[in-house]
Amino acid sequence: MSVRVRMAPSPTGYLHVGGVRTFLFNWLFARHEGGEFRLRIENTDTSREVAEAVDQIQDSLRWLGLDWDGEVTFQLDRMDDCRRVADQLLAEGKAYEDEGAIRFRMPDGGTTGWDDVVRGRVEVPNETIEDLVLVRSDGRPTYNFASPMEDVWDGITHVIRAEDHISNTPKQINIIRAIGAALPVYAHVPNVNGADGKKLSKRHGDTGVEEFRKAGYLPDALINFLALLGWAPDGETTIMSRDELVRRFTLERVSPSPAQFDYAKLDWMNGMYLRALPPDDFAHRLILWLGEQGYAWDAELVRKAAPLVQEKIARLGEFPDYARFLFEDVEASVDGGAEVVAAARDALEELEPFTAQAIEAALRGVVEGLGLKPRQGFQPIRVAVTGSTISPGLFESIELLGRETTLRRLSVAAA
RNA sequence: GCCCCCAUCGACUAGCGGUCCAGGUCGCGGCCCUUUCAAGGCCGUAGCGCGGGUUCGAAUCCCGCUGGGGGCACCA
Repeated sequence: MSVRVRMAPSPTGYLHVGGVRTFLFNWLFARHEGGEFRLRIENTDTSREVAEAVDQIQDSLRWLGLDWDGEVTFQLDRMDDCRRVADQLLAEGKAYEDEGAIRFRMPDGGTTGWDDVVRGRVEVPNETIEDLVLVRSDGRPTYNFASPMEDVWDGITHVIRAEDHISNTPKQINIIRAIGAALPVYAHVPNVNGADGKKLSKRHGDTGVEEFRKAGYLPDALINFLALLGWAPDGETTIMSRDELVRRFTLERVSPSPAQFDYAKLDWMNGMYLRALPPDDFAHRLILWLGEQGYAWDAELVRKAAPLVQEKIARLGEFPDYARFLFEDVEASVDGGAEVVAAARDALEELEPFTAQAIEAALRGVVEGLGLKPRQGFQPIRVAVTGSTISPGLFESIELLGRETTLRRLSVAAA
């Protein structure tokens, strides 16, 4: 039998990385099994719906490369079907009216249980489950009714969701049983926590997918990092391509315990991905990213500057601080060493050709001539030319900057 | 309060009774390289929450405790 899973975001806000990790596990499972992966928007709470959220969610998923099969479906479209089922349950005495709403009659004694793929057997005493509202007094079905109904109608074989749904599961199981349908397999994956050990949410700052895109993370790196939150193929492998992830993913190896989101490790991993990019590809992504972020910097110059920073940055968002001096005027800043700066200016004035190699030879001559150590000699020049104590390679930077601008900055600093 | 889930280095994890005086990765510290910052190389730091069992043998199985988390809406 073929596998079919779904991701079911509610359009109440933007997609955040905790949710993405859960969707990723669904996606990896579906692709690994050669099954289907559906996108269903759970919008039964019209009052909390945010207008652009549906588009935003799809944009984020596309950016991440989590492609879904078939058309996007909306829970609200099944309102009438839900009502029909509710009426039937009413007629059968399995539900009852309560102040205009329809409530489901939960079993009295015993327990409701299931074999969770990541947690093993889970049992809940039925007396602790209250009769839940299936249909609100205004006629709209509730999430805990519509969701399992849609799972049944769509032929969902595996419900893979985060652990905060564990307490909903026995309710949904009883509803599915009441209509005589087959139960899906359940897998409750662990939550993703913030640094405070609490479930990741808006309160933890920039956890929306769009924020990661803005910061300059690569989708593949984010996916690789997220896959390792609660899952590992073995104890050794950390960097894995999408294909490898798909090939090796199994639900059985998903851990039941929550994982903490660690930006330091993400940054390291993103740096690995950035450095592994072919230089042209790296430059291309940099140009696209700068465009998205509203920088009007010359693409050709960015292309030339890209190799100078490729192994220095962990996020594309670090590029502007490294390379701003190539595109904008810098604050005239002096870090002592007026003498070496002046000598550097003189040495570069007539230098031919004006290439990194020649520049390096010339400046090394200047520094040695003054009896300075490389570190002492080059730093004032760096500060004069780039406006910062941290920069890409000095000689390549000067070549890119060009003679005219370089001489002007050196003159200002030497004055 | 009630129900449920979880528990290996600071973090992510490997480990499914002996091959573990616990391995990998990030972080952190040191050294090397070096024009800054990175990158890279080498070395190091640090952990099985506690108490009972079971067993010849327990990080691994069972029970309790403690600690953490999630859920208890006409929200999803």
